[in-house]
Amino acid sequence: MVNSRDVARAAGVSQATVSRVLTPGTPVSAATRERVLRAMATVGYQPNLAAQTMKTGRTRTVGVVVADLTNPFYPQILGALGDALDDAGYRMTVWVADSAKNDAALLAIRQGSVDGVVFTTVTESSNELRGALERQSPLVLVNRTLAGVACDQVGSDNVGGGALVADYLVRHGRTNPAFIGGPSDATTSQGRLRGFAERLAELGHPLTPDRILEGEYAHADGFAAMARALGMAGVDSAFCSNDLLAFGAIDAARSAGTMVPEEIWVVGYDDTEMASWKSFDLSTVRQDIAAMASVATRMLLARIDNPAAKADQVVLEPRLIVRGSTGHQPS
Amino acid sequence: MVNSRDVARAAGVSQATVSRVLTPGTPVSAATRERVLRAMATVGYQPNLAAQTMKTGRTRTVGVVVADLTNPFYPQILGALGDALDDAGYRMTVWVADSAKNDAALLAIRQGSVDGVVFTTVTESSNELRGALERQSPLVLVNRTLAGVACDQVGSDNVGGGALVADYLVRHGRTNPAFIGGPSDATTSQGRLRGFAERLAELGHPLTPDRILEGEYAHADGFAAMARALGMAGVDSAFCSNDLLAFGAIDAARSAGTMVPEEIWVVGYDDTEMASWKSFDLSTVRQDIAAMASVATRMLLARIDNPAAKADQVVLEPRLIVRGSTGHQPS
DNA sequence: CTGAAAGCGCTTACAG
DNA sequence: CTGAAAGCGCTTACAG
Repeated sequence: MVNSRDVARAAGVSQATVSRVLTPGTPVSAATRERVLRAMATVGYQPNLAAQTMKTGRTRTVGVVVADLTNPFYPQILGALGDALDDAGYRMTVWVADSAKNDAALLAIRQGSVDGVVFTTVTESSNELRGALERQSPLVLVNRTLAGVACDQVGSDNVGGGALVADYLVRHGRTNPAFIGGPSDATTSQGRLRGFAERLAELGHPLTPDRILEGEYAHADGFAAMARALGMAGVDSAFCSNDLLAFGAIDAARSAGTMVPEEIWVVGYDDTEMASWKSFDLSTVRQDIAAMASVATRMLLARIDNPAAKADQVVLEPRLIVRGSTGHQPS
Repeated sequence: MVNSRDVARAAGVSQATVSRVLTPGTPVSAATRERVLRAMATVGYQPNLAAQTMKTGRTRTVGVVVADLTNPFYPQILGALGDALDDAGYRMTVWVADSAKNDAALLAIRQGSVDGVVFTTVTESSNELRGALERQSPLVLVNRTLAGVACDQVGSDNVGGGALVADYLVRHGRTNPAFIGGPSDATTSQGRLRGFAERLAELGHPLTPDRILEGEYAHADGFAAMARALGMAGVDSAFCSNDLLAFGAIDAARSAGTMVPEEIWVVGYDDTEMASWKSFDLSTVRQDIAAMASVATRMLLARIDNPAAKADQVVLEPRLIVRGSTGHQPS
């Protein structure tokens, strides 16, 4: 591998001068710069990142932990984060989570292999997380957030989003909905359920416990839950706490010969790209995934520059998108 | 940040001894090891990766370039690669490709920020790729492969897969298929088309050029292509060169009120998880994604250890999976 | 088995 | 503006 000393020799300057040419804000004469750049090109020089990292303490790499990539929400947020980080000149190290990966990412900060981490999938405040925050490790929580934890976070108003759906269903006479939720430890699913149930109660149509169907955030769970819901008397609609569950729910209705939306309405959450596919044509609560990613990236890079700053929390407003799974009825 | 010198001080040994405790195969007395490990734990030591990288020349990080994450094939292969790399103790840096990212990954090898790269999405032999191969940069091509390029590759027999579909359709009297393909520069789509067309010709039902419909690898393109195919007289089936196109094609048929499979059969390629969802119930050619990922990982790690070894090429055999989109007719 | 020392390839005060 | 030198935190011959 060719190093800065080789370039220096080729250009007839000191190794330090080669380094200066690459460091903005250091003084180099135009003639020298020219000579060095030419030498770099002819010998095919690329600065060694590990060496730069040792001196500067910065890797210009950020870690991202995503859950299950079969949920289309995660590929989308991953793509958006990748774009935002790329624009900022950062690389992205990805952990595809089976639970244990959050800690692997935290460890990577301590090893200095990433400058900070974006978590999309935190379910609770672990000891490791608390320790990392005490150490002022740069990290930000996206999507799943943790109330009362002093940490940069960007989420959406899940409670408000759930309430939106309750309002909408009741306004259209769908007063007997089921809730099809994800894991009860997912803060997203919790919030959506709470907003939904509270608003239903306010509107005089409380959600009875038997109509709360929780499982994992997977297609099969949405399918199974809907199959059960269809067996309950009078259920006229289903609010699913993410799109993936809703796809499963629609599939279950279709398998059972139950018409969507004529016999049952289905509403999802996320507005992933697939929601607008004709096969699903899913009414859903939109989260602005690109905005989440760019806000998170901005937060994290700011925190890397200033680890002691006060934690910032951003809540994005969700919006109901009406499609065929609720008969295109205006919101 | 606490370093090995701090640990040495706490344990009353030299810094070199601390390092030896972490390096398998170096001699340390049990007592010393014990003392050092305890000191590490109390001071909370984690070895600095950049420093290790400088000495060893290894980052224990591998780059992966994926295309468009809205194609469910890529999240799946990314997840499988992540698992395989994790098992091998490697981190994974991801580039989500818009074309330019292949070169970014190649550059990362030269900068020493990754030990090697997995490309899932190469379309042709670029100058950069050729240069990287001359430099013996460790890289492996997965999924899209390049005939005649001396480079580790793992693909599937796309020509054979296309032929499988031709055999199957003709055997069931579907002798007038359309081909709905991805970008003509994708080696996957090329191979599948070639195998399909050649076998159709052999069977006496040549594929006329007007029934070859190519676009990008996106849902919307599958949709548009199927819409056109439905306007052609006598088309009784569609072979889509990946599942995503097939989902779009099924959606288009559904929108047009054309029954799948009664009026038109649809076959995809990949066997992504979604293919088995009830909404699609898609007959498709299975690629063993997990096998591709683990073979690719094994190849890449071997190449990192021995950059001068002869290039290896693995071709996995595809298999037709029959589902409802072809009426569950046995293959 | 253990320590002292060199060196990986950079960045950045410190002189001049 | 430029060079000589120190040092980031490790690994690994080289002695003992």
